[in-house]
Amino acid sequence: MSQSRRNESIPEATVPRLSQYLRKLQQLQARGAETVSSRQLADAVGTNPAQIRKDLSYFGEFGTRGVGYDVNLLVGELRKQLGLDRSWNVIIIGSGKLGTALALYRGFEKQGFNLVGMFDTDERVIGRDRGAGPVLSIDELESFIEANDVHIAIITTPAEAAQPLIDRVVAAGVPSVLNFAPIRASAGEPVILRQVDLSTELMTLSFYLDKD
Amino acid sequence: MSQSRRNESIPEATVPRLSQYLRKLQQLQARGAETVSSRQLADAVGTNPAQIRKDLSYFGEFGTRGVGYDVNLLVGELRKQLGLDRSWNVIIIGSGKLGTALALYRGFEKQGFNLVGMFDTDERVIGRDRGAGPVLSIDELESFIEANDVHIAIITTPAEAAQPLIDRVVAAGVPSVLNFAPIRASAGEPVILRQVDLSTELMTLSFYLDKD
DNA sequence: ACCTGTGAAGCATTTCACAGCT
DNA sequence: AGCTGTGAAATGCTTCACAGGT
Repeated sequence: MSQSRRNESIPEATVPRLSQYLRKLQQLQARGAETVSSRQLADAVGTNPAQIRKDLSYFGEFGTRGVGYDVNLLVGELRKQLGLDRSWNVIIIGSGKLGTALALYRGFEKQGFNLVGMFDTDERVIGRDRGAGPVLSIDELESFIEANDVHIAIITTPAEAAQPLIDRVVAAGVPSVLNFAPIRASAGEPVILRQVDLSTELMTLSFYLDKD
Repeated sequence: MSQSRRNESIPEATVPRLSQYLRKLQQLQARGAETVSSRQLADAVGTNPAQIRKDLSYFGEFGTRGVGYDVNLLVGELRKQLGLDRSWNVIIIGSGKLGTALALYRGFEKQGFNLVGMFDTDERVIGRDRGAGPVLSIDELESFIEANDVHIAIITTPAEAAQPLIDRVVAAGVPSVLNFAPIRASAGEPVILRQVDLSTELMTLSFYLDKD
């Protein structure tokens, strides 16, 4: 839906799995493991070995037959493929509890996501530190984006505010958006948009609960 | 992966879409719309009409040829199919910023998700109100679950704490878990498990950003 | 004229199964 | 003997296209 060029052929379903492989591999790396087989990794992330070999094969041949994969090498390769061998500038729009929770979760700074700014409309929080330096007024959104090469905007506002703000960040040139507001957001074609939706998750659980 | 019986045949991909149809339909309902065609609904949620008709057809025939769907009727039908014609008891484990954000988001109470308790290990927050009445000690987890018929446990703890707590709620009989901790959690077969993962979302964005 | 419901076609993803390397 | 890489088969999902009803 949102790829291009060289990776025309990588299944969309593969991409999120790569990040899970990476997480597990980094754990193995921290424990000093040097080698891992597709079976071991599959058991650890809950899939099957063929899935892993197929996913990796879209990018090249990284394993050694009879042995498995070199953990360090594969970590490096996955980081490169996932675009983690550089840094990305992230802003959070909405400095409520959720925005603050995400800002304080410093786990992703390690992977190269650089939280450069946080925005809100509420006069009372502007200027305060919610985990990303002083919260800025939404009035400064466009000028800040212009000046700071923002790659990712995370939306954590109430539902009503979300779509107009997405339109604004997109118009200002931000190429990707992660939306936590409970709406089905939309954005023009070249923009990469992902949505995280609590009520959809809960309803999906209740659908299956109801069937037992 | 986690269905049974009657619904053996409903694609997993259909279920989250039903919740999006429902949200749009409830908006239409609020605006007084009486009828909607698959094309209108498809445009509104960003899919195509055949998808909607196919999704609905798994549950029955709710439309009128030449006319479309009765909005009220379809809202009722979707709520029933999604298990929203009853209420579900939810607990949140972890009363940090994220847990509190979810507790304060009262949007889902309207849909029948009933937040009955919130748990933490930190002595300093136990007893305080974080949006769901007094925060309880994690020591009371099993007895609370026993006494309160808990259907859904939402995990918002740090990574290290998550898997053992999931094991505990599952052992105590909670049939479904929504995990926000950044781990690939696992749970035995009859349990319904869904995961929301910020770092996977960010990495998926950066994968596609990198290709432009 | 318009719109649903649905077989069948088309497309995407997963899994199998085995040749080939260490 | 063990494990990767990959065509091919199997499965799952989406879209087409049209018969049938209003």
